[in-house]
Amino acid sequence: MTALPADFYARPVLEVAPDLIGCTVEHGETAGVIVETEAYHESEPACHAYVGLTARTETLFGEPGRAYVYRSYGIHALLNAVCEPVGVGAAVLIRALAPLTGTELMRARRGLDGLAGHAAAGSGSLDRELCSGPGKLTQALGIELDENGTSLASGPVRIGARAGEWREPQVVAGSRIGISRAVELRWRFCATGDPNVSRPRP
DNA sequence: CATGGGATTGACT
DNA sequence: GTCAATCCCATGC
Repeated sequence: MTALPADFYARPVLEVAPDLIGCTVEHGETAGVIVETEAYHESEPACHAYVGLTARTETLFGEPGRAYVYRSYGIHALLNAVCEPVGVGAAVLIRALAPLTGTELMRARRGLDGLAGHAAAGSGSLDRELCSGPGKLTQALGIELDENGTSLASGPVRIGARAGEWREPQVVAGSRIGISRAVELRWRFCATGDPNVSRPRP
């Protein structure tokens, strides 16, 4: 896998977010293709960086091309790619993946291994429960809070360029999910028709 | 120092 | 459709 260089992320977050659709996320023995992202920028109130530089947002304002991982609702770890130059708080939330490798391990981490007995007809439909949400994919890949701030080019979590069938994905924009402010911005990007995109589908 | 609110998910009515 | 689980940290006293 060819990891994306830091300058890929040192651009406007609204360019990076759709460009990440079709790229590959890899962590240990598990990997998947990004099929859904959302952009966040310090200029709008849904972004954590809106409040300015704090202990929580330090990573967001730091070097582009690093992972911003935080805990949501006390339960889930959410994975973001930090964008734009140092000093600008912006990131792309990785919301869903198409599972690529290590699906057995993903099933085990997600607590779905017991259902594999449905096998023949069911394995394909089970796969779409593995990474079809921002909290689900970090659980499936085993990404934890201590990976906050690590490099997406050379760290434990790596993002690679588009390849093969994902060279020219069709991308559709929609409204971001699960936020209460700046809901009018259509800063959510999904691979058209992919079954791993979380609900509601645009 | 106490409080409240999430960039969610899964279970239940 | 509703609702609780559960932790980090920003904010306010």
